[in-house]
Amino acid sequence: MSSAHEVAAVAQRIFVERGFDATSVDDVAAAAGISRRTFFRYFPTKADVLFVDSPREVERFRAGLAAGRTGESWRARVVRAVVEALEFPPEERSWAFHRAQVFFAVPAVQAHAVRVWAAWRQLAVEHARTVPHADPLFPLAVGHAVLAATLAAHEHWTRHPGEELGVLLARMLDLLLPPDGAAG
Amino acid sequence: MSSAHEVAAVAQRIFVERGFDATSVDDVAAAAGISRRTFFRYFPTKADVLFVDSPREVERFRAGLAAGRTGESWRARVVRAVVEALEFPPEERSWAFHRAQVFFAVPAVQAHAVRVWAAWRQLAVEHARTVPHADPLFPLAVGHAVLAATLAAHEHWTRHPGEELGVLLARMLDLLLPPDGAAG
DNA sequence: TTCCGTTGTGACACCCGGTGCCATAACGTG
DNA sequence: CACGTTATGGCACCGGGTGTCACAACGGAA
Repeated sequence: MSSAHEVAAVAQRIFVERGFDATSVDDVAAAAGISRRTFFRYFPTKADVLFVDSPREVERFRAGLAAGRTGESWRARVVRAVVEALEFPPEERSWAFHRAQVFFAVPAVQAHAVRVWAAWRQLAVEHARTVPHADPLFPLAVGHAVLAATLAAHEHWTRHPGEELGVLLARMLDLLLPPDGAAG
Repeated sequence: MSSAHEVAAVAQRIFVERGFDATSVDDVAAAAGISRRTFFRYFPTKADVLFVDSPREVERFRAGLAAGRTGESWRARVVRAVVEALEFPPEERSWAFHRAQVFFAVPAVQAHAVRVWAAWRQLAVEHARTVPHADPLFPLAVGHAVLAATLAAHEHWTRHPGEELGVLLARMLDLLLPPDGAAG
């Protein structure tokens, strides 16, 4: 009764009930039946509880970028990779949604998300380097566009839970990814 | 000898010398000749020292957006407002550059910047709402594009100090701001 | 001058997130 | 059973941040 995921599940429930800031690590540890010290062995910081699945998502994003389809434009590939990486099975959707809610309700968590998602940016930058473009700033712009679109889509999602996250991600990326620029 | 700007100047010097994390608030307070408690009356958090001028920059951004020129496209207006807001007189350039360096060297500071720049995003979103566009996600996308471009330009700037921040901002915004979409 | 209210400052205690260190319990292996 | 490894817990500590109180500095009014 003490895998990282189980502790995270307990923690997230309390966060939603009582609020992130109003919940101390001791509270979570007590509720999960572990000691405070053990909590910090599972998660480097309190906010990291909300990002248990982050490594898996990053890996899916990386795999999605690598899995090219013939005739697929770089934009289409990035969009597909992001959407696939953030697709959740139905039973995880409410978890993902609660996580997004806490994101935008608690500035500290939102700030932490940026750190966690730096890996996304890096992968996107490396991918964009393979695309010929007139402006040398292009790869960095793609990296930040991926991050911004992910954040923006989640932000909109928290305010319109009925809409599909995947659709929102695709539309945001379509708005934010730089245009092609063989000559710029 | 204890205005907020004077304390900030002392703090920034120590941060650059010794590093942000390796410098405690007590160190800064002692160096500035004030007590720890007084420091926290000047600045809500340690990281806020780096953002003394933030309110002024936000105000300049707001004013820049409001000051429309006849025949100016919304994109041109946003670009001009951002560039003007982040233009520094020569004697402040090195301060701005050091601040940018600390940004990207210290995750905690980078995280804090996101919080501070939420005001920018909000202003940009409101401005974008006045622009007709087929996709209702457009205003939010503009807001995040402004933020992403600012971050990206600063990131590139820290690695290429010789280039002009204003030029980098304009180019990044050109890459990241969504295209027009009267029909989308 | 004295009295008084306001404001800025400092000192102290406290909470909480995070870490290093050490003791010990749990476990598989010989 | 004895052993080494690993997971866990307890403890002390650091640093950021806050609430509370005491006191000094200052200016105005009598």
